[in-house]
Amino acid sequence: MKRNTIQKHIIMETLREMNCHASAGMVYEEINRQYPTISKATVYRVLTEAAEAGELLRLRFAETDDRFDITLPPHAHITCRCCGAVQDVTFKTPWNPIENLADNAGFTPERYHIELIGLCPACNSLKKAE
Amino acid sequence: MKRNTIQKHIIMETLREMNCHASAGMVYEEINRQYPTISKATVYRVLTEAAEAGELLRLRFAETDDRFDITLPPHAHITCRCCGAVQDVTFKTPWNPIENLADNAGFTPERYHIELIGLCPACNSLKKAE
DNA sequence: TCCTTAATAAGAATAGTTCCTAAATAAATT
DNA sequence: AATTTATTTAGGAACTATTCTTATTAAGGA
Repeated sequence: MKRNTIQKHIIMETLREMNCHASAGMVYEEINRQYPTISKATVYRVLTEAAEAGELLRLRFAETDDRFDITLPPHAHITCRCCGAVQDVTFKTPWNPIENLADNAGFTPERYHIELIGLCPACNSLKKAE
Repeated sequence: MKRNTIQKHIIMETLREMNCHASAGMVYEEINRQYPTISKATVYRVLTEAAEAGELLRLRFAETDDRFDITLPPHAHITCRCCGAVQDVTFKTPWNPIENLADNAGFTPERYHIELIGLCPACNSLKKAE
């Protein structure tokens, strides 16, 4: 049976407080400040299991580590190619690539991810300063 | 000055013969059979440099390792969540997420990647067999 | 052919993540 | 409340993909 442990509670609360798009490593570092006895393996395992149980979303980005997200409905993201920052983005007209497939190469599509890559405001101004 | 080495020639030819979407590790393994003296570091470095020089495309997928692709124009892909196979896909109506952005969260978009995730035909039939 | 310098082979190092095992602990049972 | 049991944990080892280091090799111009 599934158990409610203090560790899991702290991990989920920390992810919530960090307000999204955190990687397992980021969550671990944040937790480690306040609760140095919670192990890295526990953070990775709890986040992975919660994602498998559908309690949160595991986002696998191209330019950076896996991120965990408590906002469940699928949404598009933009990542900074420089610092790895992640933000949600929305479109003027919604578009579903699965419904628009002309050729699926024999694959069975299940989900999709639209990812934009660019520069975040901070990295953008750093680049201008160079 | 840039030099033309046998190693680079073999690496690029192997990638071409493998007919796309190979990871650096896959290219290394393929080369290692015929030319066991070519080192792993050389394969990784040559592919990375060729991508930086625009000679090929480095695709960074969510569900699998980085892949290198000699087909240059941007195109959408579908990856198998089970075995990591990659295929190109096309859409009935083309759609550019950058032009359709309603909110860019302060980011400067540069490029995008549309990725579908699902099952390849082989993994699909394996699943049915279970 | 000789010389300069970039590219190489081999393996060590790194980073992010997962695995392993004894010990701790939560829930169920008494 | 005490006992039982099965899951979860901490801590570190192990693993994997990739990059770095350094002595050696070889490309291409003179």
